[in-house]
Amino acid sequence: MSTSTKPQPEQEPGGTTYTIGELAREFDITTRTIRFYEDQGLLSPTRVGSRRLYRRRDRARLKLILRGKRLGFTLAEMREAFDLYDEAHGEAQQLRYYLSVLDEKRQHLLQQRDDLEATMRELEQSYAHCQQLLEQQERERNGAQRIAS
Amino acid sequence: MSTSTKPQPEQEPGGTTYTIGELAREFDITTRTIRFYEDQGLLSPTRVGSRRLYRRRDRARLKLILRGKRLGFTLAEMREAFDLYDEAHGEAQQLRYYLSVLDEKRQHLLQQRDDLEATMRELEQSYAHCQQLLEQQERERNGAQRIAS
DNA sequence: TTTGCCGTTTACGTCCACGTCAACTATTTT
DNA sequence: AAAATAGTTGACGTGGACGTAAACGGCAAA
Repeated sequence: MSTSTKPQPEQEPGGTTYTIGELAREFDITTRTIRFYEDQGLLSPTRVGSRRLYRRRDRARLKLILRGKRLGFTLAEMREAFDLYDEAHGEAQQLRYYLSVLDEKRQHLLQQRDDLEATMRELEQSYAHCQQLLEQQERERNGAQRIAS
Repeated sequence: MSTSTKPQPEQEPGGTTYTIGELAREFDITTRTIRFYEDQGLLSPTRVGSRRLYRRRDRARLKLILRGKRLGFTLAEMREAFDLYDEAHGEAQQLRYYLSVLDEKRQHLLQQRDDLEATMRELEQSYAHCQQLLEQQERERNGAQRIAS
């Protein structure tokens, strides 16, 4: 039967593309995770037959998603942000709203930066204190050794 | 019956203390949340009868917990960190392990700082671009007005 | 005394972010 | 032809971080 489906021949009409497995390996996540992100409306790869095909844009979004996760954003939050970004290329109303949302995010990030710096300071303190204790112990051991000899 | 339970009279034997409700209000969380943290081994307030009594130390820990949460640490992680901190006042073995853990955390925070700065930069870019679009629209509106008049 | 108000434990429910099969298809390798 | 490899869609399970009653105790003001 002369099936008209020609899955392979098209040699990437424009730019680099990726399979789901490639992306999974590159970012050290499972394919399940990537499909889940699509389910939640965060990714929308094109299809070649039934297979998903990811372009540079999709890969960039995935990067953003993972970074967002490391910063504690929820998938829903990021979905909103992406949707806004995509639809904010016109009416002033939309643009103004988008600006306000960006400002919120900025506040969030500023708070987080403070948290991060405070935590970093305390961590360094603990570190230094811990080292002091160790050095003191070493000195005590040395002292004991000198006495014993 | 002369019950020997004297819940109130002891006027705070040392330093400030807090009830669970006070802390909940102060940090804008529910009492359920605070009890949950205790369940997970993150807090261990003393008791007056059956009531929980929180001291400055407990309050400080709660602050740490909430900050940790904002930075994406899990409760289990923080529990471990606290346990380590509490028990790392002796053997060199423990101290060395503690140092290594602190180093891990530091790596985490550094990664997060990079993520944060990158996100902040992109956010500012979006912000600026968005403002440009708005200003351009204003100019267009003004132009149209001048023509119409 | 009764009515709030704050506190307690126990237990089940929920939302999020996936993990884990299962059953199937399509291609490539042996 | 058989096996290995990569992909697909369900559907159910899970762990973390609480929410949400339910049922009770203790105390202070009305």
